[in-house]
Amino acid sequence: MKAVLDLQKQLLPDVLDIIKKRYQILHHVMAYRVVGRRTLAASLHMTERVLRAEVDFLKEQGLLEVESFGIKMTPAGKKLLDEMEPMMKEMTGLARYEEQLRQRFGIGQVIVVHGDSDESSYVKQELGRMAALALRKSVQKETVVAVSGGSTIYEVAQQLASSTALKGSIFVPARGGLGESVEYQANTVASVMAKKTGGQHRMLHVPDHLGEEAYQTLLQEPNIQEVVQVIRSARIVVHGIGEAKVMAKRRKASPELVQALLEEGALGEAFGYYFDRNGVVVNRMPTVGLKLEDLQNAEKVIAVAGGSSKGESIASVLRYGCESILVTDEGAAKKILQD
Amino acid sequence: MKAVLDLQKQLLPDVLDIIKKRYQILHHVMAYRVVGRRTLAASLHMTERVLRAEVDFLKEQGLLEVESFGIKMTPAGKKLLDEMEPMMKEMTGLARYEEQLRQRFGIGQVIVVHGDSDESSYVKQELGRMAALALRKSVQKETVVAVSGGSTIYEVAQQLASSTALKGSIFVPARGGLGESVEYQANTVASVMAKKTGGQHRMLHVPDHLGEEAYQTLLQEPNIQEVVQVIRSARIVVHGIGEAKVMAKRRKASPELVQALLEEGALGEAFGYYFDRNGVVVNRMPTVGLKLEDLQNAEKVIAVAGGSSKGESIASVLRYGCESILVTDEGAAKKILQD
DNA sequence: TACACCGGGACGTTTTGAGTCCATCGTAGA
DNA sequence: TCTACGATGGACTCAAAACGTCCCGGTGTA
Repeated sequence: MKAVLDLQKQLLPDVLDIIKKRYQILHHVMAYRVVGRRTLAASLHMTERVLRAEVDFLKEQGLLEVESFGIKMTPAGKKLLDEMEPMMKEMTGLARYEEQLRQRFGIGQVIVVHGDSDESSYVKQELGRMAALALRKSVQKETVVAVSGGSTIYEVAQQLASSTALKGSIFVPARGGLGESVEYQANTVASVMAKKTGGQHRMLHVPDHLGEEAYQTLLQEPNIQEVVQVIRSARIVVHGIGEAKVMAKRRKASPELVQALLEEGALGEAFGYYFDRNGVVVNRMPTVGLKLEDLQNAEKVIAVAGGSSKGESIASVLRYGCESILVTDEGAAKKILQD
Repeated sequence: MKAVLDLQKQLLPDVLDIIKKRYQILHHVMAYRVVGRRTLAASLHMTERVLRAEVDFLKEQGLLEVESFGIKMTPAGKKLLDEMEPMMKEMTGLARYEEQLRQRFGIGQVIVVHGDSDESSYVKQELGRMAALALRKSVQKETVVAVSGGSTIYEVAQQLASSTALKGSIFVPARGGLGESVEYQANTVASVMAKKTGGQHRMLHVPDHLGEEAYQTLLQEPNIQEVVQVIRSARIVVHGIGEAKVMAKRRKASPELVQALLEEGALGEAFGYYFDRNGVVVNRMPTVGLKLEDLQNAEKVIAVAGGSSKGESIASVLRYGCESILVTDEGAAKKILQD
């Protein structure tokens, strides 16, 4: 059943919304037994007119009966309602996760896709696809988009396609070298995005593991400074979320640093900042680029991360509370919400 | 899967059409590999504009790619197409039956519902529901509707609901007493329909098994004549189809008559007329009301009958060739088409 | 008997959908 | 290298559907 619904959602995305709406109408009528049009409209938060159109339709379908004293169910309607229940559970399952996440962390929009990135690579693709869609909808003409690195965001880049609005965008890495492998570096991701969309991109070349002195010298470079300025003016930020321990090790942090991170309770990581379970920043990678306070000025901050193993990490970053849009998967959503 | 689709069809009837259309677009693009908008529109019998809207949508969904040299598939689109195939077979199965029946017998509209009336009484309800819908759509203000008897048409009456157009209608039995049980008599059906819709009805009281003399006397009765005149002016005729042998026996025909019918090759029966396998009328019940030639003047003739056991009978009546709309079920459709 | 609430009809406004035409761009072929 | 063709994408117009809103006649109930 899930397969059918997923396929349909691709070819007719609002099928779910319409069916849900009509199901709710039937459900309410069932609860009231007999109810007037206006009462029903108020209780469903609809205007009278649209409810009326829906009721007329359901009457045509023989599911509702409309008499002079009100609206009530037909036997066929009752039967349909019974048969729909398992399907609706299935259909609204993800919607419920989305709503709960939205409420708990105060995020503007949450998108949850089926499955678990830990278990199937297809889910990560889907994650990328939905994030790419969200990005496309967020972007306006000539927007600066700052992106982090990581395999998930790389997948977002892969799923991007050109669109009129995106063509004028400028893609930049959110922060300088964070010790990722080349393929998943923020620089690479930004350039792939620019290529896929027909937009522009700027690179930020900051080698890893630089001595303090060389580092300060580099910062004085005019073209570095210029790029950093562009980055910090980003109106849209797209970033992944990593597990603090995994990220620290991958970046070849010293054992002392890893130890320190763990003692500080670091759980999640996003563009070089480490967060603890309360969403407090406990550490950060020594590099240049987007600063945490710049997020306040950004129009939209889009987090993309999935997989049940990342649940706690995602939650820690969400608690910091700067996200506008979260794209995640069922596995992570379950994990996040069960604590 | 079938269950999900059936439920959806009740809450969103044109979901099938839209999905089919979009699937076809993908399919064509796949076949062409790369194709221009106009070429594609012509090949799909669409106007350029609507195709364009669809292509834009499919592009947004990441299923098609639009470049300056034409339209082509994305990997995601190919994948979707593969996964859709079994679903489309399922979805278009009934549609194919409908089309084949339409072609073979030259009927204006054919509706085939899932299942087999012989096996499940639910299918007969569904048959009634679809026929009621077709009737509602056919009727205009103050239409005379002539109906036959039988359990199927009785079900149609049960499924009717009031609508503005139907309120002005006049329901009449197509022909006088045909020896059905009271519940399923045409008179009863007409009165139920009138009650359900808020319309009017006229009765035609002609007792069964009347002697020739009494019969002729009855015909002279002014009010009988008046009702007959109304009947013969019917603009819409709704009738069932029976198996000749079964009907003859149910009506307590003499063994000689049954024998004669069989020898004449009677297969199907509709409102008192018996048809052989070539659609030729071989016999008729001795009563008054609608005559066969009146069907020519009727605007719409709606036949409702299902069940694989009735397949041959239905085919024999269809061959006579007076139907505008046929409502049947999967079981009967298969049987009819396999000969 | 009076009142409150019901469905249905009507009307003006707004939004969406569809038909048509044209500008621009890229590619292929001469 | 230039030209011509066919591609997309944008713009404009008109029609139709959707919607918000108000009112009317009827009906059940207090």
